[in-house]
Amino acid sequence: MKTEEADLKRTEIFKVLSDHNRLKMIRILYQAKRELTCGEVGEKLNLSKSTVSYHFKLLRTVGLTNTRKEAQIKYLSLNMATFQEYLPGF
Amino acid sequence: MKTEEADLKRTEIFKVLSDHNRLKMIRILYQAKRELTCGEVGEKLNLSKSTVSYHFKLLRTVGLTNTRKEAQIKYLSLNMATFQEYLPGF
DNA sequence: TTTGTTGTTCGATAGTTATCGAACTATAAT
DNA sequence: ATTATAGTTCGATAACTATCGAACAACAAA
Repeated sequence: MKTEEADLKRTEIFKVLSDHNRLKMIRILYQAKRELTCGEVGEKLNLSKSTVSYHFKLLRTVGLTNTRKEAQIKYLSLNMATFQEYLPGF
Repeated sequence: MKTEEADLKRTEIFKVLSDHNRLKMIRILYQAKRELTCGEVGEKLNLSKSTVSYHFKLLRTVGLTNTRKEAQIKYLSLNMATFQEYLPGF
């Protein structure tokens, strides 16, 4: 990947991480050490479910999280590969 | 530093790096391997000097750059310590 | 089939950010 | 003293973002 292309991706990732609530989500997922549902995360953050959904969509879009769907429930986890590639040591 | 406190600082740094022109500035300073003036950087980015000044103020505020003033000229360089602390491997 | 649960999408809105040119400060040069 | 250079600050503005509730979709349970 060329530098400029990689920088665009980096910019996107930084933008996604530049929101305090999204960084909290990352932290919550990291500390949970297991998959969590959107609802579980939303509760801890005191945000409406639509807002939580909005944030998780952004996280998913840049590849920071994985989603696994089981019935109507979505289980979230961190995508460590992206962290290691763009944010080693984070 | 407590986790939450560090996260606030991280959020600030990510916000500052989440702008494409600011990331370019970082890249330009890194590749120059020497101090540059605001004017030199501004030329390469095709931005007005007020806009460049605005961006550099943000970079300086979060500690990503150093400034050295000589007469009316300001010389800019990266603050590697901040990069190593918050963005190791970047 | 109706009801409840989990999450998404939409429209509105308040707040934030990037950008510019104009006016300004500080310093150097003529 | 006037002029030129380097950068900052201010006011305006267009674009973007986070947030919410309402309406919706998918599935499970009763």
